[in-house]
Amino acid sequence: MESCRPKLPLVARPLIGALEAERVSIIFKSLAHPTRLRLLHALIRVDELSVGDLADETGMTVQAISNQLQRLAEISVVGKRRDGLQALYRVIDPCVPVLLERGWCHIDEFDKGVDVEVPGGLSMNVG
Amino acid sequence: MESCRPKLPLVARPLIGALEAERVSIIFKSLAHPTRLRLLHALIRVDELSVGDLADETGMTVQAISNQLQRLAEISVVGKRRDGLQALYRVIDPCVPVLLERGWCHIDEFDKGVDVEVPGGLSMNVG
DNA sequence: TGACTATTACACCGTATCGTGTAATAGTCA
DNA sequence: TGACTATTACACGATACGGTGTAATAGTCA
Repeated sequence: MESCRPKLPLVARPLIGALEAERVSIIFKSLAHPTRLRLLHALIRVDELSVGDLADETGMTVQAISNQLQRLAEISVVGKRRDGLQALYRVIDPCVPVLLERGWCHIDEFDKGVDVEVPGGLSMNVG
Repeated sequence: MESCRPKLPLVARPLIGALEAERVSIIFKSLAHPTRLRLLHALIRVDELSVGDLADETGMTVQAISNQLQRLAEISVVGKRRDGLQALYRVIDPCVPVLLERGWCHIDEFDKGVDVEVPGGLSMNVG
């Protein structure tokens, strides 16, 4: 269940090939949209939710939710289970919470302030 | 410069708002394309490269590279520096290497076959 | 069984993205 | 200065994505 630990540091790996990059990009695509981020966070927070629940939480239509969940299920980011009338979804990809947490902290850092544009050289964040 | 450490666990945070999600999604978008992944990995590996170098390494046209670098620079993922004829780029966002490493391990896991989940009958990968 | 609810399938359209090609710009060196 | 190289600006066309609406499906309960 846990896992999602780096195997080799990036610098030790040969340049990522086109095919590998294609595959890695898939997991990032799943996180590259606000709606999906919100769905995933909601699912991570409470572990399991129905399409209707998610629609309520996010204020979107069930079709939109269902569409996105379907995309996420296709790539095995979320899993589905039926309980009576409802279809319950949950996050099954252990990397996703880790990535979301890291990605989120990115804007936390940014909000903490600072962000200096260096005139002559690199633009950079100074913490 | 380092940082990129989670501040609060995801479950402890209130559901991410639309605006926050929009902002978080930006960093993931930068990683959600094979070309950009390859550029970023190349830059992380050797620290600093020109547009031409990157074109050589990836086998793409300089225009395509330049376009992508521009996108990455707009959101401060990469920084730019001139050295004579060349424009040298490097990754300046400390979260990006972390995220790439984590995302990459995702397919490593998958390749290893593993990934068993869930008593309740969720969909699962079995290698 | 039949009314009802929750979810999904599917087509549609507006929009964003990506790579390319052409032209322009910035910088180097003789 | 002028030939040359590296990079960028910009517009174009193809493609993929996202949300909506309508219709269909799966399941529940009286």
